Amino acid sequence: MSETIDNKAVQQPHNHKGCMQHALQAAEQICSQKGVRLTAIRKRILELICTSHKAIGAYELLDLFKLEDPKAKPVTIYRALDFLMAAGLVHKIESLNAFIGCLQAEKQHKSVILICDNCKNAYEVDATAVYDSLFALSESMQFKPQCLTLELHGLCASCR
Amino acid sequence: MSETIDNKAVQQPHNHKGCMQHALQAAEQICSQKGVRLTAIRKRILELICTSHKAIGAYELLDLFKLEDPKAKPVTIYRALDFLMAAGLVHKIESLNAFIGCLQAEKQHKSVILICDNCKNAYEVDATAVYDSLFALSESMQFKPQCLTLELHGLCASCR
DNA sequence: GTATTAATGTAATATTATAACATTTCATTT
DNA sequence: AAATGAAATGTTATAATATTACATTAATAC
Ligand SMILES: [Zn+2]
Ligand SMILES: [Zn+2]
Ligand SMILES: [Zn+2]
Ligand SMILES: [Zn+2]
Repeated sequence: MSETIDNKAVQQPHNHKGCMQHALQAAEQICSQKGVRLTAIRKRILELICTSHKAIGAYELLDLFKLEDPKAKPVTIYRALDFLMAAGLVHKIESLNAFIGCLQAEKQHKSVILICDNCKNAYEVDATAVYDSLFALSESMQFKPQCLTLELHGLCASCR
Repeated sequence: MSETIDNKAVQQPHNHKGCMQHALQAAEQICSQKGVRLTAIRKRILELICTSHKAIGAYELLDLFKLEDPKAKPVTIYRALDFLMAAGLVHKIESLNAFIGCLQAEKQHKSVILICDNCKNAYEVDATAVYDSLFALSESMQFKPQCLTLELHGLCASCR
């Protein structure tokens, strides 16, 4: 398995092939560990998502996928997305109705998604401190936290 | 203007009329301050949203609004929602595609929305510490933050 | 009162997502 | 290897969410 990818490094211009390879290798390993099947369709959808760090919509994915399988339907994409999300390989950005590949699916991670509204890149970065603060708050409210949506829009270092 | 509403108190069983009144009074005041018009439609949509602390979808609102104006169309609702959100009177919960009334629109506030997946109530609670942590993180990434989506699903004190 | 701007009416359509059921593929057991 | 059962995919249809475009009406400014 390739090395862990560094949050900060990946946001600079970088050799993106490494990101793709890392994501796909992690996917194979995770699916095999979990005893679930990374089928050809699922793998291809993951590849398409990981082509860039820009969030991509389900119907954009469908258009791309159709180039290879012209009779593909929306449900094909959504099923693959559901699988990939359940496996932690892909995250949905709720505020965009779009999807990104996870660059650290092999690790437990507590992250925020930083979304640049200019260049449209979306990166997950570690936000352990934020989670700690949030869980302390939950505790004080006697709220039992289960699923967090944490998306910060703004301008990235390159675009600000 | 009525008193400020306390985050914690409102999550207990409470006299909800106070919430409604507070929201509507704040709305009048805020709109008048901003020099924008809280028209009958907009006010009514706000009332419908503030009927409970459960997030409500645009088409649910449309169904309710149609009881009074049977020829109302989706765009009527979305326009009112856009106005109310711009005025800070209503927030969209991205992870639900649904809307809640803001109980503290008159104040600057940095809040997280706690959403109970059982009873469906959604409350904004102050999360200044969370924001501080997040902004420190942004800073360290040279990311210029602009708009945060912060929604925590789980089980509220009553439902856990 | 007329001009200008803001709000609403009306129709159509775009975008995102799921349901229902048939068929095929894969893995397991025999 | 054939039979079985479960998972994945194919296929059709539709549900749910949201926006565009343009006409009309209402409010405000002059
Ligand atoms: Zn990359
Ligand atoms: Zn950028
Ligand atoms: Zn209340
Ligand atoms: Zn609850």
